[in-house]
Amino acid sequence: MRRSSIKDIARLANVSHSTVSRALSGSTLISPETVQRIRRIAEDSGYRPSAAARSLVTSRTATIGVVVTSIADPFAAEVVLGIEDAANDCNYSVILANSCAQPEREVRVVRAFEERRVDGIIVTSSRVGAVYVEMLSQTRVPIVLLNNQHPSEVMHSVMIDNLSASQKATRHLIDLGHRRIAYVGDRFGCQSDTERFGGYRAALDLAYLPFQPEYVVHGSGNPEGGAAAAETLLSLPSQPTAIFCYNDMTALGAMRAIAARGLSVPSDISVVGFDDLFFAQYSTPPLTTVRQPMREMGRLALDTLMKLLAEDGSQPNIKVPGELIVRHSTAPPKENT
Amino acid sequence: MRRSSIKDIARLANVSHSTVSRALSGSTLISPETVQRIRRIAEDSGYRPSAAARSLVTSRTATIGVVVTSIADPFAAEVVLGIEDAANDCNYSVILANSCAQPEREVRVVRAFEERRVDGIIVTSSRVGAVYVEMLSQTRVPIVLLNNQHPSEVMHSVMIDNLSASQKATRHLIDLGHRRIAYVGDRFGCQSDTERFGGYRAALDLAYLPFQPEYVVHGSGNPEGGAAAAETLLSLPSQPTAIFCYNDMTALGAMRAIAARGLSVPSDISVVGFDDLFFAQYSTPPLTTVRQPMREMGRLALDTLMKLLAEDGSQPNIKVPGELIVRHSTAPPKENT
DNA sequence: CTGAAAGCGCTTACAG
DNA sequence: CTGAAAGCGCTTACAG
Repeated sequence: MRRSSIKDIARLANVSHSTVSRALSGSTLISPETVQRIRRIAEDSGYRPSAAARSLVTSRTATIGVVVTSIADPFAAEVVLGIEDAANDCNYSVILANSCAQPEREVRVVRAFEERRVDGIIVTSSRVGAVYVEMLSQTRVPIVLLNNQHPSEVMHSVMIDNLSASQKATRHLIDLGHRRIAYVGDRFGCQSDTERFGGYRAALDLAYLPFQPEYVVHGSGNPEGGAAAAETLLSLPSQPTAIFCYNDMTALGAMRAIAARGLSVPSDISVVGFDDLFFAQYSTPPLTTVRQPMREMGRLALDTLMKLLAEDGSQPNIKVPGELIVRHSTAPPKENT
Repeated sequence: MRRSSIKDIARLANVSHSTVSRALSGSTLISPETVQRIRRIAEDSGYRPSAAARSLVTSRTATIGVVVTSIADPFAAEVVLGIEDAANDCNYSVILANSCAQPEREVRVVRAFEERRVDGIIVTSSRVGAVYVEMLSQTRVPIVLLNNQHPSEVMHSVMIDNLSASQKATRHLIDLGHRRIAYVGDRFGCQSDTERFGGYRAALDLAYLPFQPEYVVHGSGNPEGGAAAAETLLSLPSQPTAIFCYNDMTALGAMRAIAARGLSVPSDISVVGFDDLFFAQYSTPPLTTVRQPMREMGRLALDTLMKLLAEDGSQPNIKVPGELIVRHSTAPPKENT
């Protein structure tokens, strides 16, 4: 059974298909009664305009492409929820693609986006670099990068304010009385790691605390990396009394490693994360962390895209503040340390 | 700058656009040399066929619509990853929509899917009922339900085998020596809850253990509900020594409530979850649970859809077995209880 | 206010 | 093997 087209409605209403088109799109040219009548008929026959046919002539698809490394990453999922939510408000649809950090797959994604003529693209926390962004930009559609690791001057972006958020988190530990504070970063070379490290250092400097290179270890953004990094720190002759982690996943691994050593968080060692993923409040102990407003950032990315599509001169780079959430993984250091 | 069309390529290659179309689609009618030449030109000029134009004539879009309640739900995210992964293999794109369990939004989603002429639809763990499924079925495209709460006879589905998985989980507790085993369900009226409860009862019956209604409490699928339910159970004159929970979220809340009472898991009370979400291995203690192969189920749902599209008579209802993952939240009951 | 016509970018019988 | 023609379902100047 074929879906009914504008012509079927035209026949039913005894008008031309042009009139139907106008009536349905709310043109003021058509007499109100005719509009009413046509709308009724269209409604009754369950008519749905073909997006494909429309976009063929308007050359807009009301579709945006969203690339994430993996939607199973809770950060990405929250962001995508925000994006889709906002897109829904503007009657846009989102085509979701996982790059899985595989170059071949990324190429296919771009191709698919091009063939589907998406009106814009949002890339979330891509770890792949300038090459990919370059490739995306060849689609000639507006692109918004969200927490991208390789910001490009030409691209628009929404990013968490890593520096000030990390500084706040480190400052929290300093205020509690910690002096030996470690930083467990992500893999080398990713910008947000550099920035978060920068905030950590800035807080240390402002408190006139010495920077000790042995207190800076690199993880890999996941619990395993965090655990390994924490073990390195715990083997130090002079253990840190607090660890600021690149993200919650890292912190989770660090807490596990600490517990495995028979030490306790926060009485022996304080731990701070970054992101405020869902499980942060359910870890043992509940994790003190920096909250990224993930959904709002997703919304913001979509709004930026919409402004770009409306040729509205929009701010090219938006920085979003993080919020320190103090839970129970941080406490003053022990007296005798 | 307009994207180049098939006509542009035709001009460049000195052939008709029909020939370009055939060459690009791999028609055997065209001479190999011509195909080569045209492909080269198309490649060089970065030509991308318009999916919209193509689907207008073929009346297929190579697009599937996926509805989830919320992509921020880790279960849905894993499933969607599996779906998109499999879709990518067949050159299909997925349009993602969050229903947010809001009826108005669901209506809009169906509408969007209809206008975009998706070739098929996958609905994941919808809590909304028969009405919605009915509405979806009016799109006249194949639909696959994944862990849907209101299975419809006419629909195809992939579901976890709730009954046998729950029976296995309960049996595990019985084998450990537990006799007073509670079940914390989801809200009333959802099918998977009924089935999981069924598995629990079946295991009890098989072991000749008495069924005690006061040991069955309802949560709401999230930690808050699990915590409240656990508190109810802990206030019972004769506390259960083990709790089987509808899902991991519920178990998380239950464990928190148990800890809040100063009791310990598993030495005082054993807890079992369902799903094996990421955090299950990172809870304290790591959670014994039933693993649902979420990604594989997503893949399976897409494969089922593809078979349906190929008019291949496919099995209408697929049941996937769950796997019991024993971690550290279960142990034999205390001697003296 | 309404209609006839052209055209968006493809695919695919129909001829040759 | 290749081309001219029709048509998919819309929108939108152009006439009236």
